[in-house]
Amino acid sequence: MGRHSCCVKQKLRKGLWSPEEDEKLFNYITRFGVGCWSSVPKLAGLQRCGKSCRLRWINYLRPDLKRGMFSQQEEDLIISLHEVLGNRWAQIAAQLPGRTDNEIKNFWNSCLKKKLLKQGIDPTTHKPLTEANVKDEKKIIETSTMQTPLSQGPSVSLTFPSSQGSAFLIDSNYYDGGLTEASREIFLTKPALDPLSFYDFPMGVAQSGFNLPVSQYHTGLKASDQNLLEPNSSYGFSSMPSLTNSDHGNLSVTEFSDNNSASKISSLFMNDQVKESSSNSSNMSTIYPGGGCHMMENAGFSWEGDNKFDPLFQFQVNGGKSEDFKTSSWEEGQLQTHNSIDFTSFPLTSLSEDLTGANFDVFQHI
DNA sequence: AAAATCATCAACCGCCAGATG
DNA sequence: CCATCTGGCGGTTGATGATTT
Repeated sequence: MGRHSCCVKQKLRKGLWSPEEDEKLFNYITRFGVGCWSSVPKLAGLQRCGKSCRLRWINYLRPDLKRGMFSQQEEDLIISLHEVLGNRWAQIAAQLPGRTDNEIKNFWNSCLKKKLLKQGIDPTTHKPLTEANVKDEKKIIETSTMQTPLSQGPSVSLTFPSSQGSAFLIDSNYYDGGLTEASREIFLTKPALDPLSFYDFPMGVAQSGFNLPVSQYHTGLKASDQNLLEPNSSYGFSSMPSLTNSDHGNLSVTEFSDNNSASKISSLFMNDQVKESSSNSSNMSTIYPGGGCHMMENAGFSWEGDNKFDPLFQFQVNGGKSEDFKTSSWEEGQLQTHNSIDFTSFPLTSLSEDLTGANFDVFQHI
């Protein structure tokens, strides 16, 4: 099988996404939600295939993504889950709030695998390496550049406190590679993609609305930089509490900047409910160093300031550089929602209040 | 300082399964 | 049923920046 037909028919762009493309896709999805990916490029004015758009959204643009280094808990969880699930990255990602399968897969291949090998644990079987294996793996370990060997602990054992399995209790015993049979069963019988199963809807929202924690996230940063982006950091991720469909008119602020083609994007969703209920989040209209932006009615971009602190800002909108939206999809009458977003169609993975809650800190420092 | 090597990760590729006509 | 389309997934690649030689 060759490339998807959608990619063959037209000459479509490949490679890294430009900030402009990100802007288009982000604006489109935040306005109309995810429907048919194959039609997204056309409607959003992109020269990409639907698959590419989907991937970009899921792995990068999605507002609920958490960025930055994996915490020790996450790391332990991944190892434990991998023992049970193997390379089912999507299922593993479903247990880690704000993390994508791609991200976890990369983390595993570039880091965790080596750590386990260094511990003498076969990353495939999660059992101690046999003599023969040790011989084979020794070379890998020797060539590994991991500076700090994984300590004997802590690692995790998992328990499932509720029938929904909506949370994990993580004990910090050393990693023995073991899960209970019951735990195993739950993982193995859990649907591969259950994006909402770990999401706790507030009362009354589950039916008609949708909570959308929103992250401010950055890329193009190396691990050392990403300390700045840890949830509790002053520059860390931010999340927004409830956003209901009925309030989507009061959306949104987004920022895109480019760092050698690796875009940085911050996004912010807001509604009256948020303004009233979250004092921590009530003064969030400006969140970027060097470039002020303000809340807009009916979504879209708004920029102020000269971005002098970030020369990489390239999504200058000039009071709304979204001409594409005006001339393409909006007017075609193919779309029903203009002021509302179908957040229910956001391919959110699991979201945990525990982890995202800390993200509110950012707003206190702005 | 330059070249070589390594690590990271965004994005693509190919396959599969389910939906649809 | 069969063919086609589409979304989703895991494996892999290639670009880039960092580090080492």
